[in-house]
Amino acid sequence: MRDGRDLSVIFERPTIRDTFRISYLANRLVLPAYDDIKLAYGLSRGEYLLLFCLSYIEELTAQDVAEMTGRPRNSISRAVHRMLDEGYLKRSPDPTDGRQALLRITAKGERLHKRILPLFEEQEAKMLDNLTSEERKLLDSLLKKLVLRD
Amino acid sequence: MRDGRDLSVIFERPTIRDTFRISYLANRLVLPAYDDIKLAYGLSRGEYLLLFCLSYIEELTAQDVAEMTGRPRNSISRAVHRMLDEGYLKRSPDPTDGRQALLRITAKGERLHKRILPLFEEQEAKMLDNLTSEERKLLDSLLKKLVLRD
DNA sequence: TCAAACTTGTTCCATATGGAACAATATGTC
DNA sequence: GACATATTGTTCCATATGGAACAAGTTTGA
Repeated sequence: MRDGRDLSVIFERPTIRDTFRISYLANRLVLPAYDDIKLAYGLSRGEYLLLFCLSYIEELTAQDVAEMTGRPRNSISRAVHRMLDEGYLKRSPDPTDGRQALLRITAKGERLHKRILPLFEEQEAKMLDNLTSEERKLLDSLLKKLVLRD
Repeated sequence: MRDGRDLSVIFERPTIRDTFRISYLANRLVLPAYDDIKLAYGLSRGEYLLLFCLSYIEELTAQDVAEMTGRPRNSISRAVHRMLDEGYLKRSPDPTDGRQALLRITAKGERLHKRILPLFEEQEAKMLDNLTSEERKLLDSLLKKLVLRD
């Protein structure tokens, strides 16, 4: 920053403050964590998101993951192939619908996820570290309302 | 979504919920707005961010904008050139530091920004529309704490 | 005062990205 | 049952993206 000027006034803009702040948080805090895991484990964002989703929900289609994460289907498709090749996921045809396939995480995938998760946990802790536990609960419930809105 | 399964349970994951939710909001709500303005006005994300920052703070360097928005310097540099060519910005050398240049928005840039802003305002209103005004104030103050944390 | 270290803005480049079109399958409608 | 419509996963491709190296200028500190 030049001189002593305080650039953070941008966060006080009268309109679309929240949009800007959310975007900033994603750019400044969340996305760099993906860079770290790419460096350390070679996983792209989509690839990590697959692990993330399938480590919590046993069985999903590629389309499910696309919806859950807000990413385009072709990015997920690419990621699925990569993860299948690496043995982090397995895939079986859906007997009830020939178009789609059911994805599951493998034991190897679980292990990878267990190694990566702490990195994000640390990152999130850092992000939240100037909120009280009361404020964290509030933030959590407000964000939940936002993501569930549709 | 397949059958009647509720994919939104992913938002209830025990850890890094907030990281995931913020990321989701950016992917699902904020970034698509950039697609709209690219379609309608031909501006990329970086280009719009320049308008956004300079419509609120009169004079900034490219580096300032990079810091304010969390985007890399080369993206901003590209955007500056484009916006100069189009006449949305003007640039003057900083007399006190030969490395940097001072950016300002032109009247043409202002007009463009005035046309684009409502699009984001509408988007933000939609995002927040299931929060009470009390909740919006809370969210606003919590996000502010997060973005100011460093 | 001068070299080392740093900062700004830029270019280059390899890779990520996501829209569009597509084939295969499923659903809906008549 | 058959034709139109929709959905899933995929490939293709043009563009966006951001790291790294760089030149020009500035600061530091011995």
